[in-house]
Amino acid sequence: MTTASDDQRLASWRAFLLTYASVMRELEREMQDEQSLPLTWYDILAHLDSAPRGALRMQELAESALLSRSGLTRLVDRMEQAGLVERHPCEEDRRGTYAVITNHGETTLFDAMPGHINGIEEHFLRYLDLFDVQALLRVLSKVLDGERAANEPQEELIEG
Amino acid sequence: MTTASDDQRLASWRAFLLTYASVMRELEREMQDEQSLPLTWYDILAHLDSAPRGALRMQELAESALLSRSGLTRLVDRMEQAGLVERHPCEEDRRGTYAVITNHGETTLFDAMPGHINGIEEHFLRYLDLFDVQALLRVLSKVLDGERAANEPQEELIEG
DNA sequence: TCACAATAATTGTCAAAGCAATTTAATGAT
DNA sequence: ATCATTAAATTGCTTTGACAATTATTGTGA
Repeated sequence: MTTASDDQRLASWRAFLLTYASVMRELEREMQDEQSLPLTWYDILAHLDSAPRGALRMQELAESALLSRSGLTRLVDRMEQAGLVERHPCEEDRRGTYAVITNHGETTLFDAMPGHINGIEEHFLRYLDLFDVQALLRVLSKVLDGERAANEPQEELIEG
Repeated sequence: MTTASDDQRLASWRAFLLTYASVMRELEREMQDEQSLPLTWYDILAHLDSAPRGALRMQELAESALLSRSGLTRLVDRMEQAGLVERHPCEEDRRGTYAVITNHGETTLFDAMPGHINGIEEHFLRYLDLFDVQALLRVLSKVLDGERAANEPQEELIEG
């Protein structure tokens, strides 16, 4: 009956949820108030911008932005209308489409970046020193790696 | 130009978001598949169940479930239709309404609880040892306390 | 090579949640 | 006492995103 440490374990999950909700609420509120880029849009632009040639397949982009394919289709529709991204047919597989960041998209991203980073700093990082950050990275990486392994049931042995 | 450690700091935020999305997606999927109970419903039931008399004002419930008031109104509509909660007019303030958990709501909660806790174990806690858990608690508490202090600009001196 | 499965993306339809406006009740000011 | 302000909850409307079905293309087995 390790009830005390079990409680601690569940408490850490609860703290995780609370932290997420609390910080996200603030970030979203600020975004709303400052009429800046929706967080999802920022995320898409950031992903595209750091990809080679500023382009990613819809598939890949959906995965990295943690969105369903249909969700991404709609999101890219809106962002395309706003002139932030373009669709580009994929030469080597005519079913495929690239989402590509436009100049306007890059400008928008760079304009939004300081405020965005500032918000994260203000509501999250500001409370953490280097030691905390490293502890957090270490712990969360364990979870992420574990989950990734669990969700990719690949054999890995059949490789070149 | 402490670029390296700045990168680490932002990476820890990114890891935080990724972990949340990844774990929550799994928990929601499982809860839906195994209990056919959305996670938000579970959350509402859990909050009500641990409140005195199984009842909370809509206001309070919205805050603890981190939902907008209108969002909660609709959610409680649905849960009321499913027989999991009831609305109860508030005697001392006739504008107010209590959301109250029903017997069926309690049964549903207790049925879902083991699976839910198991899911948290399976997708999150399982990767962490006691040291990790304590580190996580320590770090997240800093953020939570900091944000709480920032959002409660109370004087605290005018008491008693 | 020709049917047939698998894949990339999109579309139809629906559910969930937010903001702004509304209703009803309580509180405060004059 | 009356009227304006504030508060609790709801409703109208809209946005967002998910799932399932669809379309177009690619790969595969007989």
